[in-house]
Amino acid sequence: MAIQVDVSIDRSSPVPLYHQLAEQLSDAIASGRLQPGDPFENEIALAERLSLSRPTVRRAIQELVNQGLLLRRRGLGTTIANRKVHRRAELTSLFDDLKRDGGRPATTVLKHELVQDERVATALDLPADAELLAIVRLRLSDDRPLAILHNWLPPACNDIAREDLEQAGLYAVMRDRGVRPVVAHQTIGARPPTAAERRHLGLKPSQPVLTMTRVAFDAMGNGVEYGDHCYRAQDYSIDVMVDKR
Amino acid sequence: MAIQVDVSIDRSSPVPLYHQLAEQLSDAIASGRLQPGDPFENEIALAERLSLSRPTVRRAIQELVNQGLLLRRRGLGTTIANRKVHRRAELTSLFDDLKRDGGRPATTVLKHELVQDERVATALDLPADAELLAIVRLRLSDDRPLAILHNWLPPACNDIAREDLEQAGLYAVMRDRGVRPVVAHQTIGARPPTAAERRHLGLKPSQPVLTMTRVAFDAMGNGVEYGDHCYRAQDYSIDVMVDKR
DNA sequence: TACGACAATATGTCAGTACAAAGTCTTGAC
DNA sequence: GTCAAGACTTTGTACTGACATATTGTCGTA
Repeated sequence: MAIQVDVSIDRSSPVPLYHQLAEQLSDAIASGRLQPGDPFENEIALAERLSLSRPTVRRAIQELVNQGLLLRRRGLGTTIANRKVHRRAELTSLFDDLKRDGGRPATTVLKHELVQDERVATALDLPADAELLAIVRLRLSDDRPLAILHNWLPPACNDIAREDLEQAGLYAVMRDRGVRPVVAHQTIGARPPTAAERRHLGLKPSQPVLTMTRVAFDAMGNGVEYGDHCYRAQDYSIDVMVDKR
Repeated sequence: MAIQVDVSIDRSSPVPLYHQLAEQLSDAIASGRLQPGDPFENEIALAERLSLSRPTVRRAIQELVNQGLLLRRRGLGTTIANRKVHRRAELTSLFDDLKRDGGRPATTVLKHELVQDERVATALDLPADAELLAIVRLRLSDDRPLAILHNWLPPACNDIAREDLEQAGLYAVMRDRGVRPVVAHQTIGARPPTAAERRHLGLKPSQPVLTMTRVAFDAMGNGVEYGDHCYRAQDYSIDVMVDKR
């Protein structure tokens, strides 16, 4: 039997009806009120029950299908997807990750200056002589060094202060200024540490570093960050979710 | 002035109209007939010109927006997005990657047997006593060893032959059997090589391996592959594209 | 000249309807 | 009893129409 979810639609709210519906259904799944494999009330019935048109309900459901929360099969109905395939919106910073996992992240700014760098500017789609803010940070977790983070930021972020970066992750600082990265290309590799890296991270020559270079863009396609990071491989790994939807 | 793209719609075709339109527009962008920054014919005009309804055109455009090809702003119009933010559908195998880059990939199957493994079965959401096909392959590129690939496959793939795996990538073999992974969780790290890895990959103890473990699922949420790979870090890196859309 | 009001333009949201297609289940003929 | 045809359910595609809202540009007035 199909499960009826409690949904309340506020037609006077400025948030679109389909989005209200999608949010509440999404919550119902996240909270476990709807379990993977459960059959879902069909579009027509749901539309009827909530006094919404079918296209509106469809759009809400489609949003959840795109997120991997629901599975629709024609003639069969809609079911809750396996939790393992739920897509989570990625693009967090190391700082956020550590805090989420209960670590105590801290940052030391090693360098903070304006430079010109043709390679970086090209990657970010900026003029070659653009003034970039180059910063190098040492990231610690529970007082132990974990990573060295090189970053270059476009002119719009040139006035980010040293102190800001000691308090929060780069992405949080950028977000506060209205800069919102939405896509990033990352290249991940590994190599033996350089002498400087060995010193900062407390590594022996045989202990490798995990490296990641990243170019991030906002919704308009403007480059917003170039990063060149290296991590103590024995303490850190990178999770990514890849999908074809 | 808005650019008019040549589009031909075949109403007798079984492929949906919105998809025909999306494909042709996508081609126009990929081929460079539409350049980043170019203004795009507005929905109403496009619908009029092609004798399609506005919702149909909207749906096609939405598809491209989701892929990051187009950028819509209310009151302003639609423009072609910066090429850097175009999303490419990932989920390829190492074999495919090497071939695309012009390398000559080859495979030696080191192990090929049925096993039970609770850890893997759990990750794939299968019963703990499921019979899994465990394979270990040595992947070479231009006759040089590049990676050691451990994989476990669910019962549906138990009959994949040793010979199949010598000829093509695992994903290609699975695709031929109708198994289509659509999402994967990957964890990427690095460590010094084990003795066996040093031997197979021709590494010195100071030369690290890049490691990746992957759990892949099909559209229905069934686990289809568990992988535990390690690569010569000096010859290989992993590219991923991450986004928030 | 400066500034506000308004028009023009484009996308965003929502309703209602019709028919197509895929998958399941029942029914009926043999 | 078996199996195939057809009914039924549910999602997929497509159209029409209407109004809302964000942005830019223009016109007219103070």
